[in-house]
Amino acid sequence: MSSNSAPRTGDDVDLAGLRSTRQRRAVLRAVARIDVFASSQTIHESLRRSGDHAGLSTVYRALQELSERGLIDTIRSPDGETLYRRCVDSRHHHLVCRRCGQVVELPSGQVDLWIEQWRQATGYADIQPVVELFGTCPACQPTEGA
Amino acid sequence: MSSNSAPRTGDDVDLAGLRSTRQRRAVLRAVARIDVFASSQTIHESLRRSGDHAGLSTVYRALQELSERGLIDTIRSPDGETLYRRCVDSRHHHLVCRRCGQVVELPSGQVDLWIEQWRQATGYADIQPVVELFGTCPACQPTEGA
DNA sequence: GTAAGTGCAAACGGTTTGCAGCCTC
DNA sequence: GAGGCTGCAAACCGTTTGCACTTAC
Repeated sequence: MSSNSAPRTGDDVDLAGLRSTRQRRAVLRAVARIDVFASSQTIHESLRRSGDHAGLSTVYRALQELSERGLIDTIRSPDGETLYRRCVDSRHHHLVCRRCGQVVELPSGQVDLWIEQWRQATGYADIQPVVELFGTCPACQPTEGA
Repeated sequence: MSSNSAPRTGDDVDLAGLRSTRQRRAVLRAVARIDVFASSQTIHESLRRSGDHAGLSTVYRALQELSERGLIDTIRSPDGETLYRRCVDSRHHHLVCRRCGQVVELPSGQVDLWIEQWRQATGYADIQPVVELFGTCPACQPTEGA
């Protein structure tokens, strides 16, 4: 990893065991370009617009594989869609604007600490940090006057 | 407890404007009976088993309406299903066993405090507490020896 | 050369909806 | 009696899968 890994611009990334195909590279590039959380379909569409067409199922598969390998981030929107975004930092949580998808990263230390407390208090194992907050970012808020 | 409201055993509850139909009463009763988070389909099945049959879409509609009115609680499971449970206390969060659905209520004060901090720090409005933790409860954990 | 990856189309599973008949208020 | 409510079946929508073909290694 420390030898030939270029920065993650989306093209010459180490795919963690996956074959480097045109489609996967394109997906990674698209995700790198969009910097809000986007659905598989949105990403698929973005690919088509940039001329890098890939089949919808391929996009679904690629996004899943890439997120499994930690190359991209995943969350679930309140209405059940899976959203993806370029991975900024491994373990962290998000505050996502429900309208534009804009993201604020929450300091992970605090969340983890907090989950750890509950793990100890309750005996629950393998607690998944489903701590994703959806709100309306300042830019998307209706003006007070209206 | 105050005037004429009986305990929420599921039968003579004020439906907050909704007509009191056999089906809605049955749904409420089922939810009162099950005390873990259950899916609409599970609740529909539970109704059938108790002899209170109601159409699946009616159950979906009833659960939605009841949760909108705050009579029952809702969360989303990690795989996108909507889960319902009798409402214990208005604003609170949960730690749910991914296997048996068993729930630990998280002290809401702490979560709210925490969300409030982020609201102030980020300017995001209307932050929804999607703080639902899914883990494996002690009873469902594989024994260490195995 | 061969196993992994792709793309289409069809299946899937949870949920929603249109509509004719029913029942609560 | 009128409008809300119900139930069926069909539509929906995001996602997954089977399978023949292609491609990276």
